[in-house]
Amino acid sequence: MSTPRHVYLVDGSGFIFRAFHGLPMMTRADGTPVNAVYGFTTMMMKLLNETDADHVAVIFDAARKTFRSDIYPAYKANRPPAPEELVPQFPLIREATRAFNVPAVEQEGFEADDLIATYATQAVALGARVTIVSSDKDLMQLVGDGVEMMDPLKGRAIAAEQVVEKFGVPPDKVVDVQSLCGDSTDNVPGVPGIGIKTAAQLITEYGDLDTLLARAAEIKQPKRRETLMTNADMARVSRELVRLKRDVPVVEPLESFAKRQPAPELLAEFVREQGFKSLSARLGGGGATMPKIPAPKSATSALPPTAAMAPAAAPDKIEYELVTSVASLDAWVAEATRAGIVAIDTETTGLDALRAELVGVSLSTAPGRACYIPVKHSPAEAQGSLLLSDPGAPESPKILPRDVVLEKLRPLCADPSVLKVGHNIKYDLHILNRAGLEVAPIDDTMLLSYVLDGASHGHGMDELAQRHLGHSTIKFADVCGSGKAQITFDRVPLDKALAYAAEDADITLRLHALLKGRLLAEHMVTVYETLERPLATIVAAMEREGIKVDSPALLALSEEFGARMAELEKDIHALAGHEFNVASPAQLGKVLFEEMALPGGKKTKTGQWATGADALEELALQGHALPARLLDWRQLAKLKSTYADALVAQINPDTRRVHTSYSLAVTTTGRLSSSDPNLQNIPIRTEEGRKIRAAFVPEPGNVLLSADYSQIELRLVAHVAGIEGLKQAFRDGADIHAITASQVFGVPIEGMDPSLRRRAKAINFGVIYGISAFGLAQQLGISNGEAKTFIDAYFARFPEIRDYMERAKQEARDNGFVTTLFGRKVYVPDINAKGPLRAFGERAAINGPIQGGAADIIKRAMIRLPGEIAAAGSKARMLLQVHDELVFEVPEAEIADTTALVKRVMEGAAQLDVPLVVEVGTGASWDAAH
DNA sequence: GAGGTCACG
DNA sequence: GACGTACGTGACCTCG
Repeated sequence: MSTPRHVYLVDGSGFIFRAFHGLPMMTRADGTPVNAVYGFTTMMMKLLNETDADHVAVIFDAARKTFRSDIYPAYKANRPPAPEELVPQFPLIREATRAFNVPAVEQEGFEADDLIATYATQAVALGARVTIVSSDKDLMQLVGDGVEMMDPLKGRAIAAEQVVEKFGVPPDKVVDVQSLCGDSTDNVPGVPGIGIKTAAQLITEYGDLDTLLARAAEIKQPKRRETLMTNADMARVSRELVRLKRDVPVVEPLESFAKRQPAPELLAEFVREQGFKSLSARLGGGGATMPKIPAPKSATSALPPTAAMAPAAAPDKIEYELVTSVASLDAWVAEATRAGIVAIDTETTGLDALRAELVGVSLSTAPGRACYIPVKHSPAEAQGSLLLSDPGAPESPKILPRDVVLEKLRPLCADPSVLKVGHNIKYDLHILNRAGLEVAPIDDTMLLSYVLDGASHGHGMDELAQRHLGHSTIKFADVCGSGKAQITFDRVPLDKALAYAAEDADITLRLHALLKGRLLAEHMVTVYETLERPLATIVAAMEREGIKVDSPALLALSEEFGARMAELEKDIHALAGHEFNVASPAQLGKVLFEEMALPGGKKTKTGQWATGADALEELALQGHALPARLLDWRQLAKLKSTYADALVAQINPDTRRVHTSYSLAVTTTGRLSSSDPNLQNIPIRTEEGRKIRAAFVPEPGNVLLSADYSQIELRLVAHVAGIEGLKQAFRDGADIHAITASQVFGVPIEGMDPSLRRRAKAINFGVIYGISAFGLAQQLGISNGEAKTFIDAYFARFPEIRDYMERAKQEARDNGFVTTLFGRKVYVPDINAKGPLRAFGERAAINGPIQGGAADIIKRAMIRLPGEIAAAGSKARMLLQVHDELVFEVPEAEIADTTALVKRVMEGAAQLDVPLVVEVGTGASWDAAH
């Protein structure tokens, strides 16, 4: 009998209920419902196939009556009886468990949760890891300390982080929170009026339930104080109900869960009896002829594979070294050079890569082997913690001087034969570049993950470590705290800093091995190598350039807008007959639709009065003064706070310019996004707004040059969908919307009614978005029927578009994603949903290759441009990207050459059946360059 | 922290 | 016949 190293405890009862409600109904030939049995069987097959567990058991509830009913008779008393179709499935699932040759465990008087808690506690005491296969929130109190949960239907790990997401507190405080907020499904009373949010806040503040109840009198909010004081006993009873029993006198010993040999005949027979044909084929058939197994749940089938249920083998040992001597640093550099690959991560004083200071660098050269090289830790803490942790240690280490470390790292970072792997390496590039180091070549695990799995999940390192390695990383908040009490990394004691920073490099290297390996198999090499990887360096350079804003002009605008807002506010209050907060949609709705009783008020989906621009415009059109004033006020408020004020505040004091941050791995379609500040939504559509844009200016002696793709998305539609009529129109180089109008409505272009062109333009946009009669009607202010007539006319004239839309939807349904011309995957998670979500999915599937293809094309141009500019001996610099536009700062003497160069490179970024056309303008401001 | 609103492509 | 819709983002404000 071996000691357990990894124990899987499957919450059988919990799984039954979730599978029953989550899976479509299916019945055996004899009419017995078996949907939960089917879900359970496929889950177990997958689990046993993929897990490295050496002990496995499925735990069930035995009976309804448990010790909890004695404490509180109402416990679980309002549970409805199990649905009729579920009842016969209970014994079948126990039978299935035996067919897998896995112990099915239950014990009279105890809930499955208590048995799980007990076995988990025993296993941890023996030094084993435990994975609880369940998504039941009542089990979350067990997470941590070697215990993890796994949501079997979503294939997602539930670690401390997910528990915090759910309860707002770490696992060890979950019981306290549940005691306060109660649970209506189980009839756990809790304290009335306190939900999870409040409970988490109280527990976080007071530490635990007992302290909170003891000090309840101190609570400021009078109502909350009173309920807590009167219901203290209810909270204590609730605690007894929710706290799991970890010392059940179990009958089945943990050792008996040791994984047994599978019994294929047994399983095959069971599966055949239930009529699971696909599973029978899978068990009987060879690999090549094996039919596709339908996944139990459509929503998850669209998601990419995950290793979460089968954590990759962790390294045998973890060796993290704190580097404080030149000799040791030399050894690490030599080791990395020999290895030809090194994961690198920088720790800094902040999130803003252009202001944060370098605190330390971590390197990893092999799984489990990493170091941390501090260069700026405040001496007091640095010594204190080491002395505390080991009073007998020799002299506290002296940190190597920053310059020494940088000089030692310089050749490694620049060595063309050593691959530097980072996670979101753009950040580290900024830090190291600012320290004077060049870094090449690079790989980025965040971008690898994005290319492989799209936006189907996040790409943060913590999430990837959990998902792919089954590893819970040390969280930044664990070492630095959070909120007001957060400290900067240079104040973290060195031992903690080592554990955190070295782990990051270690995980990065391990993720790299895993993800890079998937690239080829999943046909994503080209997208990664030709688009995303080279872009990281390019975008870093753009961010670092920043752009100059005319702050006196913005300050003046802020004043002007503020003054006009004050005037408008006075008018609005007078019109309303009293003062109110004009920025509050709730108060405004009341004024308009209740006090003034204006007609046509609609509610939003949450029951508030809708006061959006379209609603106010409608009212203004009827001659009401207040809505008209309010529209003006809103426009000014937006311009003032989001642009005039925020931009000035974002000026970097060192460079006197604003530096946006582009995210390379967030959008579903492959576009970039921009934040802090967002420079991709600077106003342009109104005259007032353009005053903001006019405050983006070049340095003296330069101009701003703006180059934008003309109609790139519609050109992609023409190309991708193979629409001959549209292609020809583009080749002819004429006004595309006018031509569309002419062809759809059958009128000559000469002397065309402008409203026809406007309608054609809206239809063209609609096509890009996955047209619907409703959407088009909304956009044009016409009836659904009329819109449908237009669409039919369009389809009749350009029939290929219909085929394209069907193809896109089918591709999405089959694969869970659509692809762009350049092979990027755009995931469409809701495409197989049942309700209205599917319609969204379908439109997203249609739009994906278009928006994503355009994103690919401009990325190709961006990657080529800086090199071409440099090769031309030009001093022009690429500053901004706004989806179909690039903005450059160009010396006046180079305007003509740069215009030609940019146009040539952008137009040549892809070869389509239609020409790509780029329009270039220059001027003394971004506004003037258009 | 969610919802409403609005800036952009 | 009803439902509830244009695709993709990020920032600011209010309010419970």
